[in-house]
Amino acid sequence: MKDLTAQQSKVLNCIEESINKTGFPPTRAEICQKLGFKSPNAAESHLRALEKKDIISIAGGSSRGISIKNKKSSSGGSVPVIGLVAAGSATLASENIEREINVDPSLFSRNVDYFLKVKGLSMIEDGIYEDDLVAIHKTTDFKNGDLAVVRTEDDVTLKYIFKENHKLLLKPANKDFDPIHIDLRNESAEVEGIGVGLIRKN
Amino acid sequence: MKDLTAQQSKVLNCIEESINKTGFPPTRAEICQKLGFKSPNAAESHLRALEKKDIISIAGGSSRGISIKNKKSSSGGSVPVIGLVAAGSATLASENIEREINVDPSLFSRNVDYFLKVKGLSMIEDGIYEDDLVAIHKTTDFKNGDLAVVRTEDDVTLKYIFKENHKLLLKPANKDFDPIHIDLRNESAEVEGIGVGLIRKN
DNA sequence: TTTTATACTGTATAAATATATAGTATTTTT
DNA sequence: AAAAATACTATATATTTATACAGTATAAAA
Repeated sequence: MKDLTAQQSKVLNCIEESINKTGFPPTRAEICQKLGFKSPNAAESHLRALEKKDIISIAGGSSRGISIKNKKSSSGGSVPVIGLVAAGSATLASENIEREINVDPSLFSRNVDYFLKVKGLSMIEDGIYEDDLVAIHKTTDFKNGDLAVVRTEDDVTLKYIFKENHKLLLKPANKDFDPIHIDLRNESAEVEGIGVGLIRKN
Repeated sequence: MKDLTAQQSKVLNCIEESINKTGFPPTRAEICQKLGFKSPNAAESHLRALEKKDIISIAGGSSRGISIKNKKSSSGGSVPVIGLVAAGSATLASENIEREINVDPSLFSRNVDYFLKVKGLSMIEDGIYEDDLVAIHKTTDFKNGDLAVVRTEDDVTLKYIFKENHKLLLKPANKDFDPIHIDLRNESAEVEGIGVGLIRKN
């Protein structure tokens, strides 16, 4: 993006201030008054410059027709989205991060460390669909029945977890899928985190 | 707060939509055009009524000088959560706001104006559960099959919407629930927004 | 060096817009 | 039963506002 000149920044500021304070954008005359210009064309040409730089858009033939483009809401924490994770790789390794989304990590009951993008339909009967983002709180603790991210020897999977002595049961929510039984004496499996919420984009 | 009349709600909606879509409030003429009035005074008097009820404020002697009152300043993506809405009350009226959550409004495909807290099980077969927060983009536009927030004469409901001429079909995603058929010649119904995403807290 | 962008003043005007006034009719409140 | 609020149409107009045109001057880019 091209840089703005000092004056253009002032004008942009003036627009933002107006929207913030009054709820609507300023007129050319108001910009002039605020910035001490004596000709409406001073404001006009700055607006056209800002438009050319794609900072604002100007609706032709309508009063106060200024809107600020691609204003990013600078909110709190950004949380990574993790897609498919290959066995043996660290879940939160940078190459697994699809992107970051701007969500308050305390939005859910427990702090969210990352979102796991769901693959497959194994949890569909409990309203977890493909491409849903499941909010994961990193922990190795869990209660029976928790929705857990489990790293097995050859996979990372999201299932309901039940543990009894040396037996681990990973239970899907889809009758077409079989539960996974793991005998911890023969195989290893680690809980990476538990699901504390979900975000779906339509 | 006094309740708004159906027409006043429509006008308020129209203002919100304009700000949402264009970035600035509508003129009297634009309100008339959108709502089918033939006299600018129709819009004017509704605006004055809304002003009297302290819903909006009108800046005298300036174009598009409408601003919606007690609206949280767009500080870093805080989005209101709306619970049950009584018929006849404005959805985004402050008494309907359960709380605000800190989410980037642009997290979803379209801008999110509020989250609707789901009551009941009518959409459960499509993975929308009770107490889920459905992200709503305020608009009156929709396509057949959209998940829509619809204000009927005595209810506000979240269903799949289908329109054919004067017939409106509101279709749940639960075989225990019956679809709602509305004949727009006899009954009124307005689309308040469409669902663009979902947040679930476990 | 010529063009282009920046940064304005000053004047003018068509079009957009708010807003008042005069009506009519219905519903709601007092 | 009267007053007030709602819900408009219709017309008019002063004012606001965008926007074009004519200049002047300086700095940056081609």
